[in-house]
Amino acid sequence: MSLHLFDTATRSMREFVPQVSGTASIYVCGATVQGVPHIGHVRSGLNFDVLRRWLGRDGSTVHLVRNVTDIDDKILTKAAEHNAEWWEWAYQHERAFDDAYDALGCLPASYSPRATGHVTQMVELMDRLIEKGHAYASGGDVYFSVTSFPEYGALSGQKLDEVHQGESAATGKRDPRDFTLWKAAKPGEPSWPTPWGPGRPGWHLECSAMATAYLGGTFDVHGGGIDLIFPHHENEQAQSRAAGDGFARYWMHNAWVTMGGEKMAKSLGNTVSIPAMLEQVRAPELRYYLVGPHYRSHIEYSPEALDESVSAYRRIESFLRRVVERTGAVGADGELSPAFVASMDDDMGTPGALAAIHKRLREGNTALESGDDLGARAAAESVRAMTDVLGLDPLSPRWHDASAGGGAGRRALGVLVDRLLEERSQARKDRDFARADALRDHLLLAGIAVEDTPDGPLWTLKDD
RNA sequence: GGCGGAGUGGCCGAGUGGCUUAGGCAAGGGCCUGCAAAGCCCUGUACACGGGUUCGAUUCCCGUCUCCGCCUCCA
Repeated sequence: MSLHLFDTATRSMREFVPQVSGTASIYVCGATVQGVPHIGHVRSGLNFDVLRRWLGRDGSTVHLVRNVTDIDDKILTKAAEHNAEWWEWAYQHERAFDDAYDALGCLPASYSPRATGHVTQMVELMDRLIEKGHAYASGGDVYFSVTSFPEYGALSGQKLDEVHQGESAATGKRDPRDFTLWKAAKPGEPSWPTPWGPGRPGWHLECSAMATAYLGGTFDVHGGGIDLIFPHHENEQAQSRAAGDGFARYWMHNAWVTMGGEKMAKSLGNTVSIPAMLEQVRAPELRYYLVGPHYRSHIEYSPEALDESVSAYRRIESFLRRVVERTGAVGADGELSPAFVASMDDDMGTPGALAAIHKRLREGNTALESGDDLGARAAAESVRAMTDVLGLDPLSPRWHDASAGGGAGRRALGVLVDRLLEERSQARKDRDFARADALRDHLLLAGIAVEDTPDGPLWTLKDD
């Protein structure tokens, strides 16, 4: 089976056939950089990172554009509250998002365009819409005329009669359901010049302008959180299609991370920031937690569930470590289990993919147990290859070096620890177990865990 | 009011009209081990409720209850 994706627009599973063979173009709605990223924000980034890795596995070129909304009401409000310039506030949080994505192993986007850098494209789009009678200027604002576009509501399944487009400062609308493309400048607010007067972008216009600027009038996948379906994506699609662009061919939406049964939101105060999380668990462990459940399933955050992911990830990690210890370095180009491929092709079924990984891992452990080094290596290579698709390969330099504490320090520590382990081995040989255990306890006190394996003692730094 | 999602074994979390006991975590038993850890093997509890369709439904349909999301900013 080839890759099938659940397309929000048709509410059905559709075979993914890119517009241009060998190339996939993806536009993901990124952050409005008004605050610190929490695990909900990052889940979206991770889900599409996995999609991107999966699409790229066969050598396809993947263009992934993830925008940054760096101007909006909240940014202005919060910057003012904190006595910061709006651009300063936005950029500060843009960096926080970048750091969070990076920390969790998201490949960098092909490009991260900022809304403020694309006013020219927005003006062009508005021009086209006005020309075609789908938009009108009114007192410096520009609105999209919803009734001029019969398809409106198709993406989200909304009936036009039932829609309330309750934007506040919308005095010049001809129809209350029309939405704002461009906001006239208010005194003291940043603005950009347009034929209709100075102002700033409405929320939806930027994405249409930037998506088509980089990916073309028609591109493959448009993604984002489930909350964006309406009105944001509905409006994007309306303005782009009304202007004559094909726009997104597939729509994908990821579900929430909830906490205490409610969606994580700053206004509810139930957020967990990424930096805070990374003090609890290591980055790949958090990634395992967020990537494990299917992207369209809600995740109800709980520390217990996170702990389970930690254990599960460490099981993979320790398997690979044992194989390397026993047989030397292991490559990451092993085979993907058929079950793994089938799961991934079935709308990115990461749960099934993880099941396949664990199955292969068990085979590897059994091989290890029975002294079948070749079998163990093959399994390990396979496990590396599959976990890599999910961005979770424990032996990738990305995760591996991070916990090692640097080359020189690691080496120095190694020499010292090895010395103690030799002493312990001697003590064990002499059946002086009291001394052997004392040495092990001593190391543990220093945060170094020792395990005995058939190949000798193995030590690890414990992070917690 | 309109639209949409969800209720699975101790927990997380998949899935299917009649062997998948998915997988993980936790628990119990066994093997291994000086001990510990890890690993391997085995074991248990399940599909919100009430109807219906069917030879048979956790999986299809109807209804009920509960929870959640969107319709206002939102990943």
